[in-house]
Amino acid sequence: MARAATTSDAFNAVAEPRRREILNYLALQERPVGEIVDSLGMEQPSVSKHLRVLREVGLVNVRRDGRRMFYRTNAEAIRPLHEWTETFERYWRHQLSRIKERAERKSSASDIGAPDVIPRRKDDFDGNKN
Amino acid sequence: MARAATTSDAFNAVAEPRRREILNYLALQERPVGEIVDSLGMEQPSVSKHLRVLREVGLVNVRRDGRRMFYRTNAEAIRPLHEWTETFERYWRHQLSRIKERAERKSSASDIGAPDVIPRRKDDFDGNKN
DNA sequence: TTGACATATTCACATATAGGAATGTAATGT
DNA sequence: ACATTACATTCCTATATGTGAATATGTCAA
Repeated sequence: MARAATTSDAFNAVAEPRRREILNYLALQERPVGEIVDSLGMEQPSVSKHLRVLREVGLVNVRRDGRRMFYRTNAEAIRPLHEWTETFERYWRHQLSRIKERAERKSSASDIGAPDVIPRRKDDFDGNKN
Repeated sequence: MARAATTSDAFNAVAEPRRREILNYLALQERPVGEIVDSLGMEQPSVSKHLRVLREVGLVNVRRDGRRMFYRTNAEAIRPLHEWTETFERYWRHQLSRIKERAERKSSASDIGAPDVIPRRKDDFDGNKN
């Protein structure tokens, strides 16, 4: 199986940085595609494609005025993300104290960092992921 | 170009539903891989691979105890997501009133919904996305 | 060392991009 | 009808998956 479609939900849709930029830009005011293109400096087809994804998951609304399409962020659709992240808020508050505690315990050979730093064997560094 | 790597940042990493499940599960307590496998009902290699992604972006920490690896959610790494979504909070509060307002204006032929529903011409419904 | 247990990695594969280029479609003005 | 403006879609391609199956690695016990 491949990765889930970007249109499967808001989580997948906002994984793309440019789509987040667009959402930021369209949060304040609705804007026609052309302005998004000019302001964010992206190719027009690219913007249209990103907008389509955003629209399919309900992250933006559209309104037509003549030949222009005015897009606007539908903040409501971001709420599920906000709520999911919110459930972790209490944890990072607690963690601040725990981190300090650990720093003082002076790493009792138990903490493991990022995988690149994990010592698997002697010299198996090969610098690529695939 | 293809989609950004799942390991490129927290946004991409949490786009996968199972990884979110894992993060939820590991938020309360650290757990060995075997327990994640049993509790969440996923295959062991799958869990290991998801954990690797989560570790690469700092969403979980690991500690070894004998042959077991204890993983735990690093809530701090979820904070950027929380903060990004938070910037939209003020908008969805405002939108509640705007939605009501629109409902009363009785759709002056301007609102457009999901793409499947967009009336482009008379009868161009074809029911597929690709 | 051998065996068992706990995790991690590799391989193969179907699938879904995101971007660029080119083209299609819709609305307006004349 | 025709040209123009404003967007949307299609085609192509390199790349990055997530899963299952198989295998490797690492750790402890006897």
